[in-house]
Amino acid sequence: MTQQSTSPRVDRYNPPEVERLWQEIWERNGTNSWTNEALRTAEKPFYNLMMFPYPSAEGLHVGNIYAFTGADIYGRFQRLRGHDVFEPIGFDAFGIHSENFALKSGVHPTELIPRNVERFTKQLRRIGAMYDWDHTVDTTSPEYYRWTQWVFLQLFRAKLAVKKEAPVNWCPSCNTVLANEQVIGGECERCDTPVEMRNLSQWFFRISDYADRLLDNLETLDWSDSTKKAQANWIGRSEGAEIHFAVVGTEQRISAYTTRPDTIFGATYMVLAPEHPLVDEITTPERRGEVDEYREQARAMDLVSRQKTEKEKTGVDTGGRAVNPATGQEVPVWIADYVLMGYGTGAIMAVPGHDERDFEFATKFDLSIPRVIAGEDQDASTPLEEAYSGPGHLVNSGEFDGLDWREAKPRITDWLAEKGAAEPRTNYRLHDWCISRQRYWGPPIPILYCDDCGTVPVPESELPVVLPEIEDFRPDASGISPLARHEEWYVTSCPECGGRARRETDVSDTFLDSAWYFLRYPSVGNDKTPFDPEVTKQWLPVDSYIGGNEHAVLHLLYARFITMVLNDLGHIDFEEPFTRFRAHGLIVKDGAKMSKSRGNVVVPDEYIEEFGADTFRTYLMFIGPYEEGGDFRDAGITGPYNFLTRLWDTVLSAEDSEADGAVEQKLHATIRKVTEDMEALSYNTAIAAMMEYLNTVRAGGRTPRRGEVEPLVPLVAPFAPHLAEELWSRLGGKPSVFDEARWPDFDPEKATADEVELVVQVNGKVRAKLTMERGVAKEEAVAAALAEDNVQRFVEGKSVRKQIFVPDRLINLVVG
RNA sequence: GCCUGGGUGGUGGAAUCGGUAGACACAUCAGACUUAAAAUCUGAAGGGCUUCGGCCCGUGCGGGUUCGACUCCCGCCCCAGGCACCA
Repeated sequence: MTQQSTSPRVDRYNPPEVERLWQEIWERNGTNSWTNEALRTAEKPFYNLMMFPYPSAEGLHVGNIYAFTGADIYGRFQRLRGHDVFEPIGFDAFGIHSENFALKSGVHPTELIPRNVERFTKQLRRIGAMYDWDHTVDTTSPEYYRWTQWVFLQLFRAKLAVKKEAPVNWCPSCNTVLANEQVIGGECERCDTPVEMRNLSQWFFRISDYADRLLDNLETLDWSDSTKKAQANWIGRSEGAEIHFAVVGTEQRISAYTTRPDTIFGATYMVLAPEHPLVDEITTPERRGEVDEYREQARAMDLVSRQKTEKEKTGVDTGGRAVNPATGQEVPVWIADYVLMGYGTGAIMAVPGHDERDFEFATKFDLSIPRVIAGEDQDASTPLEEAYSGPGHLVNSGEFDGLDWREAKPRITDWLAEKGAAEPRTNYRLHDWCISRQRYWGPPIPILYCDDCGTVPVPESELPVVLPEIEDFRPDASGISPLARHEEWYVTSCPECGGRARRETDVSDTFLDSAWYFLRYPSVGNDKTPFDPEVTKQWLPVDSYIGGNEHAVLHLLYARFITMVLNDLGHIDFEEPFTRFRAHGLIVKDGAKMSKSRGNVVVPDEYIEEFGADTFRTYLMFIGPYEEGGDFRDAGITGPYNFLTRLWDTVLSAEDSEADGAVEQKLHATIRKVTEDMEALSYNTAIAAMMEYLNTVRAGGRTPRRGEVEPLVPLVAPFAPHLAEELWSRLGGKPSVFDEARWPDFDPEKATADEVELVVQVNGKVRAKLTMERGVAKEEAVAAALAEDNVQRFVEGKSVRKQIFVPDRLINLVVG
């Protein structure tokens, strides 16, 4: 069991030895592992989750360790407070990241990933996190992605997974689809070939159907404000109207979405996206050549450079004309690439007087720019030097003149609606989630195409659709998806008619793997179902989730979406997966983000080797506020190292007696401070408070007493778990400290000192400090203040006009 | 351009329901121990002035509110991250 060390002489703190010993004991005793049975019956479950890592070939970097340590500390804190804490970890190993690395290094991902996972596991054990290694997940294992495919099928059945055409970045040299991040300055990052836009038929999840719920639920979540705001912006709900313009000479009409129906009288032209389906029909013969040429140019441009704001506006007149339903006037219809097919209706009513982009366009092409809104000190004829988008009242707007713009929005929408020319509409910036990847390293999408039956889902009983191990996984000139080159894999029979069928050869997005992994952890090992209903009910939703803010939008939004869908389909009984989320900060080096190209990457292993995991953990948390991150400096690590060493010496050399009165007061104040700070993730100040207390205990070389130092063991345990175990054991405790010790309580009476230092100010400047009894009355305090020589100097010969008294804090005498 | 954070000693950072600015730590300096050094322990320290009692200045810049502002309000500058022609 534990080692017995009752030797009177205190041995030196030896982190590697202590840490090795306790990691062995934890492992042997299953200190941090749950059996499936125990998971079912836990009394005070607390699900402590951290974002699982992508197991890179470089191993854990300081950023990972920082994130995991902060989360682990919180879990250990909750455990000491009496919760049954489940803290799992896993590996997010599919995706373009792994695949690109494999392509570069020439090692197959099926070989690379297990190797990386092994290295990560070793490092994660070394830092002393209390992971339940019996409940771990690897997204690339068939036992896991079988259920990822199952999730896809649930969405497919609910008609929330649909196949449709969408534009993608296409490199004509690599013959592959590129993510937006892989397009650098309009060129392929790998071969520098100019990237084109292509339309491909792909699978989408209809997340936009959930936009309102995803937005409205945010209010109920205990999440960092910045994260909630980022999600709200991403969803981008906007209220407005869809207004219909009749096309002259046809039965067609063009619908445009606008948030400014109040400016309809100023809509002097329309603009369609180059891809808009009506372009062909409305283009007049004499404009045809120019229009076609422009559309060709727009198509050749990649998605990224197409959406550059600073680019000068371009466009051509189609020759077509439409009727402004408010004014009855004919307006020209143009096409321009500043209008995007992907938002609204792909067509806009241009109001150059009150929209910056339209103003720029109208100026360049000499279109008329009337004013229809007048702000303060403006009227109907005030010239427009630039687009005016501020508040005001309507002008040049017929019967609506003089109306406030806010009131005008619904009024004009109603008025147009009566004429059948408009309806109110809400729009979202959020797009449907494209989950198809024309790549190799991901779970195959479990769909078959049968010549007779059409699109057929793979029966759940036949899952997983195993990703075949192929050597030529590199996307090359032969086709779209690497799997599409393997007939022996994709040719199969239809489960419905038995006829010949072809498998879907695209794989799914990595974000799908991570959109449900937290549901799997407690049910790992169950091969009947993705998540056991009973266990899931016991542990979910997640009590605390900690991760990087770079996932504030995509991962967290997708996870919420999938959870909502599974809730709607009756698989789970909650619709929000993470009750509390906190984003941790970023560790930088020399003021810059760590990166290989900068050469400022800190390799944690050496520090852990030299100082131990406990010191490294404590140091990382001491750098700065956990939610803000900080600057890694080698020199700073000796602070926490000295602290832990002193703590070791102090605890082990304490004399066996109760706490001294004055020290006891400080002890209770420290417990209070540390407890509050832990809950708020203010780890840096919690550590500082413990350091300060230790300094008090040792002040002037006094001999510490057992009652003074014993409570420090559980307090420091979340940061330095190995050291705490060893001290706890040497003080006679049974292992583990995390099960046998309790987080100490503080007595509010004892936590406050009997004497207070009262600051005396004269006209707001500090002139003296008085030590007085707590709760001293104003009169007595003022009298004492006036008796001070240095106060007298500034009061003498003047009259005291006002006495400000803040009990137990300060006196301010206003003289003049 | 928009949205988040943030700007405090030589350095990382404390203190924001307005009430002693600089806790804690690093680096620095001095002392103790040592033949010496390292380690350890003790102490000093925002800047300037000082008759050694203290005084003045000081939280990115400029205004304001207040008895009192790092904290609140208005207007700027700078840094980091995210979004970006979303009509």
